[in-house]
Amino acid sequence: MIVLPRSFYIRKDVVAIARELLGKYLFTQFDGRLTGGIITETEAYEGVTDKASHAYGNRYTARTEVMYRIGGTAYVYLCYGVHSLFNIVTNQVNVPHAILIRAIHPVEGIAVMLERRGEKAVTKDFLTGPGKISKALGIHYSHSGTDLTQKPASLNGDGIWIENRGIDPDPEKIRTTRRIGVDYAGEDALLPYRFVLLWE
DNA sequence: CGGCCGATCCACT
DNA sequence: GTGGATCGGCCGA
Repeated sequence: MIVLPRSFYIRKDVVAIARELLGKYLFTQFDGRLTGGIITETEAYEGVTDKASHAYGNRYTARTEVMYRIGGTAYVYLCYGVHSLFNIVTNQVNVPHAILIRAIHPVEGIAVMLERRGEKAVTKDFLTGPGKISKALGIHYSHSGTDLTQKPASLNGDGIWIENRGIDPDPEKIRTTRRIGVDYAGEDALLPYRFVLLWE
């Protein structure tokens, strides 16, 4: 039950961190409602040199400014005008690395997550997809910039954080592939920066 | 200021 | 398998 500290996020190898996030627990608490699950799919975005990254070529705008902050900050943006996509900033200040969380296995606050999604029951693909995760966890693009190293001090405090609860995935259960939906990135679309933890 | 487009999802065929 | 939804961000004029 250890909240991941700053030291976890400020390391330089964003691809290694993306892989290590598999099996960690992502939690949110909003309006006194705790929700969360086990991270099962991630993608690394390697900053200024990565054509698939919003920060490619040092692009610095009102939206991407958050990517240049200290590791352990949330970067959330609106995709296709509908979906808030949740990312974790890594590395030091001014190195805009980020990791997209693409799937989790539901654990905590399942009734709340079902309500937010407008679903009646949990199916196999309930939280597979970055847009679905944000909707279920109550994450909105206005949460971009949230400090992920601070767990709320009380039961009615708001926050987003990640815990290590001792799961150490079997390497045999991890698949590595190219990233989804980034064909516009040319040869960088082929990089092996997506990690999937086979669950069940 | 106008126009294009997206790190997606879901309904429908 | 496919196409529409939907709107903020980004870029060029």
